[in-house]
Order: sequence, then C-alpha cells, then structure tokens
Amino acid sequence: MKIGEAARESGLPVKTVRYYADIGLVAPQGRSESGYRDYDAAAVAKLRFVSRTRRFGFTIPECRELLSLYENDGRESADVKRLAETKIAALNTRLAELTDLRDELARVAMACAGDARPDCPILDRFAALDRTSP
Amino acid sequence: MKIGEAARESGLPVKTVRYYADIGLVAPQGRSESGYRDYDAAAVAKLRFVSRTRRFGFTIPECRELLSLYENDGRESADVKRLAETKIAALNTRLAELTDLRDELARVAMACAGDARPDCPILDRFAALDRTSP
DNA sequence: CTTGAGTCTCCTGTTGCTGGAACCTTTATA
DNA sequence: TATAAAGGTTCCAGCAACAGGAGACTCAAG
Repeated sequence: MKIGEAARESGLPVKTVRYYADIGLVAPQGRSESGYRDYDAAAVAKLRFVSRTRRFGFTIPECRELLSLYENDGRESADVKRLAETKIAALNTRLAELTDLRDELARVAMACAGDARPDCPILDRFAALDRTSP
Repeated sequence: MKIGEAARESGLPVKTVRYYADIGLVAPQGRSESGYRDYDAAAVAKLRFVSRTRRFGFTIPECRELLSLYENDGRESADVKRLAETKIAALNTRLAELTDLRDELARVAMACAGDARPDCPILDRFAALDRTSP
C-alpha cells in the first residue's frame, strides 16, 4: 500500500511516516516502479507500534530500542521492563515538578485581587519581593 | 557589570543571557567601549524575573508579556491573573495527560514478569495485542 | 610580557516533526 | 482520450530555547 493508506491505518500524519522512513525508524517494505514508498502489513504494524510508544512519552531512540525488542523473538521481558520503569520514574519526577509549579502558581494567583489596580502578588513573586514582610 | 557577573547574579548561563539580549527580551543597559555588554541593576532584576517566570513554565513570549506588565506601573493586576490562570489550566491538562500515561505504563509494567522469557505485556500493549482474549 | 580568563560574533546542532515549493504519477471524470 | 484533482516525490526552512564550539578580541594579574 502507498504512504497515505499506511498513514491512515497507523493513525500518523503522512509527513511523520515519511520522516520515520528518512531516519530509518520504520522503513517501507520497498518502492514502486515510480518511486512511491510501498508499505506492507508488517511495516504498518511497526508504525502503529511506534505511534503508541510515542504517545506513551518514549523518545525516538527509546522507540527504536523498544522496536528492536519487539522484533526480537529471543528478547527477555526484563529488558523491556527496565526501560518502562526508567520511563515511569522520569514521569514521576516530571509530575512532581509540574505539580509544585502549579500549586505555587495557584497560590499566588489566589492572592491576586485581579482587579484594575496594579498591585499583584504574582508579579511580586516573580520579582521575589516578599510583600508579607516589608 | 559585564555579562558574567550578570549571569551569576541572575542564576542564568552566560549563553542564555546573551540569547535574551539577542531576541530583545532583556537588553543590557549599554555596551562598553570595547563592545562588552554592560548590565545595570535594573537589567539584572529583569533577568532574575525572567529566570523565575521561565522556571514557572512560561514560554518566552509569555515572559515578554509578563515582563512588560512588570515594567508597567499602570498595569491592572487582572491582566496578570488572567495569564497565570491560563497557565494553571494548561498545567492541569498536561498533568492529567502525564498521570494517565504513567498509570497505564505502571499497570502494564506491573503485569510484566521481567524475567528471561520473551513474553511481555508491555510490548503487547504497544502492539495492541490483547493477550487476555486471544 | 605573557598567560589565562572572559568576552565578542557567527555557525551548527538539538527534538520531532510541520509547512511549503516545485515537480511527477495515478486515478476519476467529462 | 484529455484533463483535472488527488496524491506521491525531493529538498529546504522553521518552530523552542538554547548549548557547544571556532576564531578573534580585551582585560587583569603576575
């Protein structure tokens, strides 16, 4: 099948499928006489696989690694689990950071009158002027 | 003061301070005879302000806007509050996405034996093969 | 006087695509 | 059968927000 159909079936934009071919992540099965990329079912399955792993927050190099494990029948599930747990830890770190951020932002936003006057605890926070103890 | 000291005082890398000058976010007060950027206290305060707003997850254009509000004595705090609340909403969305991701990843990782065998629910999930109903 | 640190500009690379230009092939319709 | 639309192709540029490095300078200390 041609790239458009492969894109539809994998749920990826055509541009992205072409990009994945360019960087050697998911190669088409071959080329037609006229030079069109030709995708078979296996290639489409890989595209879908990558699409999902990307949505799970894995980077392209990580997807590459997962894909090679996916294609390797002799793999050990421990290898995959290790990757997943590293990613989970990274997600937890990021989540904690973002939560802290949101909480502090929410706190200062709450303290801001949000009216026509210029006094603003939010800006004060950014400027690090502590208005509670002048 | 020269860029190195300004960088130290604002807690930003020299490269970043130079970058902010390039894009017109925080301009130095002037230039020395030999062409060195010259930062005064006000410029350093702005650098610190930007440093903090960046850490709060605001983009450069948003920092620009906050900075102009910060510099504008006639501002209305409502303007700042609106920006902050938009950002809080965005953070909440992102947090929800990341939490979902982590939860599902944790769920499949939990189901994976993580041993020397090739069977792996994590990969199955990415390949969308449901092993519970073959 | 020299050495080392700091600064300058300019260029490239990062991540993962996305948009566009200019051109070619296939497919559907008149 | 002619033609137009849709869908391919390559290559080039750009996004965010810097980071790294080359090659040339200026400055302060010993």
